[in-house]
Amino acid sequence: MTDFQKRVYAALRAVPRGAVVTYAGLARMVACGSCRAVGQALRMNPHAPRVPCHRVIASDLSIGGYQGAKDGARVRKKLALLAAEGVHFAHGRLLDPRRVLVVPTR
DNA sequence: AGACCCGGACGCG
DNA sequence: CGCGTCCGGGTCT
Repeated sequence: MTDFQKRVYAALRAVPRGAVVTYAGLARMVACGSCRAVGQALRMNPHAPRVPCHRVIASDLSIGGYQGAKDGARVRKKLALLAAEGVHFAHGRLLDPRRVLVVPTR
């Protein structure tokens, strides 16, 4: 468990149910210049439900990846979890951009 | 040191 | 709008 991951998970815990954040947003929260690094940190997903890594989507409102996959059953599961929270997707895109937690640029 | 990784910005068609 | 391309930071080998 690296310090970087701790920061990412901590930031992610601040995301309320029914809302989502972008990788870029999380990257800003943890003061990381690379959103990709964030995704890589989430990839392992240590403590499953506590840290809702499924509330993290891409900046273009696409679903992004899940457990190392950009599509397939994993991603469908992610969509299902989000749907259960009231966050719905269509055509691989988030329907309500308002549900995205906006992170102010530092 | 090199390769890999759940993205992002930018340019082009 | 949908590619294709380069870029970046962090971690693993």
